[in-house]
Amino acid sequence: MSEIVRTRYAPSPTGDPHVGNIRTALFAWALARATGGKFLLRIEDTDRNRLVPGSVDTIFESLRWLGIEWDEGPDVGGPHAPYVQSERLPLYRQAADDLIARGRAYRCFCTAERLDQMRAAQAAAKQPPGYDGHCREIPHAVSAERAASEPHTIRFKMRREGVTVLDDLIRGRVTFENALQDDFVALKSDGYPTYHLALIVDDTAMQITHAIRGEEWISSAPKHLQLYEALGLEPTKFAHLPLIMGPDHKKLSKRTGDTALLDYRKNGYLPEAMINFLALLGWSLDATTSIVSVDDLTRSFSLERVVPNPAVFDIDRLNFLNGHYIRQIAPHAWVSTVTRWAERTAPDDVARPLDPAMLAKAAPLLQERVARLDEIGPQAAFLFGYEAPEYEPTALVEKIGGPLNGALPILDAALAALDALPGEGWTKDAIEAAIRGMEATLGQKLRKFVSVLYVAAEGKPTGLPLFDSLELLGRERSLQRLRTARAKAEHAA
RNA sequence: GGCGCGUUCGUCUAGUGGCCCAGGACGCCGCCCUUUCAAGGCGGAGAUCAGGGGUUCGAAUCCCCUACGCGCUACCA
Repeated sequence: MSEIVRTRYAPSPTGDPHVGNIRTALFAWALARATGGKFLLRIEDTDRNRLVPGSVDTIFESLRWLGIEWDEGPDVGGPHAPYVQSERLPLYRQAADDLIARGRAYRCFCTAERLDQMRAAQAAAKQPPGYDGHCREIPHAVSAERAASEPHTIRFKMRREGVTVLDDLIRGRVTFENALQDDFVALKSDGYPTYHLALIVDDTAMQITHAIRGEEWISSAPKHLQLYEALGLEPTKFAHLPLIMGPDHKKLSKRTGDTALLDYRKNGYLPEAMINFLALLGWSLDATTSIVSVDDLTRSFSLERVVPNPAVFDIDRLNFLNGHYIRQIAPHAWVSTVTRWAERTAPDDVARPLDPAMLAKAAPLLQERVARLDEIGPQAAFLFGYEAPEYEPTALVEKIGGPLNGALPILDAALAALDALPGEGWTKDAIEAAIRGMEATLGQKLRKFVSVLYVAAEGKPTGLPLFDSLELLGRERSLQRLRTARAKAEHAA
């Protein structure tokens, strides 16, 4: 019989989920979806010192943004509820007691101070760090008695002979020397379990089949394997995903840029792009596909196609994908996206509310020009003021070169040509014809002199197409901006 | 330091003994299109497959060694 795949994402509520964690969630979710299995969400809040209020909501929000939905979890419940570890304490206690009863764990009364001294001594003597087994041989009766009055942890007795073998789904067989292991804390003195114990208890209770996690966990795999064995439980399969690294080839961190997933939403990235990007950080559909939809991922994902080597987070690639998906957005939906983002990201001196008709007309022009949604406001801003955004007079000749007064004949010709257009004839085509007519009067190709008009109209030599822009601006504002440019050129020259 | 993982164009990757003097994508460069910028189309440069030994008729693909990178080494996850 083939088992039903059950995977989980088990974050700690210690802050905003980072892209690395979310990539892990994405893969776990994709595996469940691709195999017709279940994906669950479990909150691992066993470290009371590091709890950050609001984290759980941010975790929900992050997953939802990408469309990663869970079949069981803290909010939706499920057959193995609760899905929050702090609400499952009796289970861990029971497992810890069971371990003691089986002779595989013992109470440890060592204080933090003694542990620090021990480590310092080991470091000084160039010994490998690790618990020295100080409390391992305390007679059970003594231990039980002291437990009533002394704070203590429960340590797991690692087997010290032989090897522990992990058959990793991504890396193959990994062997660990047991002699190098030490007895780790399974239940802390505050009664909360450590990650190690909680993992085994919950993955077993929740019938998880595949533990998918980052490579930073591979070193503690022997602890988990031995814990399963000591408790007489069948271990899950393990898949250790490669790490995601920053441009500096170090594990991605705040230092190297944005890492919180939701920062990408704030910065104008699309969830489709994020998923596509993250999916390809370690996994591939085939030899040539680089555009991967959510459907492709949830239909075709497999751990066999996950590589073991770490991947550098390449923002250029993300930007490319984001631009690609932006261009896929249907016209109507794009208009509302443009409206939302223009309101949010246009410069503060641009009056609100923005003109909806203007936005609707500018939308298609923007669609093929932005890679991120937060570029919409700045790019469209020039459409909403009476005058063009502030610019230095020299910008007028930035592209054509030469002295500032070289802009004068161009502006004069434009003024003459456009002023001749009647208000009702102020259309893109008529504007284009008028400006192209300047080629004859100036004896210059259009491309040689348009940049001056771009600056006059938009405040910079590049931007939305000139003829469309002038039409949108209307006759009055267009002519005014040309006059302003002329004045600037004249006075500064 | 110890242990573990990893190592194919700058980056993400394809590749599981001959189809590879290594394919795709991003980025970069050039051309085309063109009112700027983009988008799009076409083309180009770019990897002696980390290095060295083997195994084999034949290796990016198998084995060993070395180097380098990263991760872990808590009553954190």
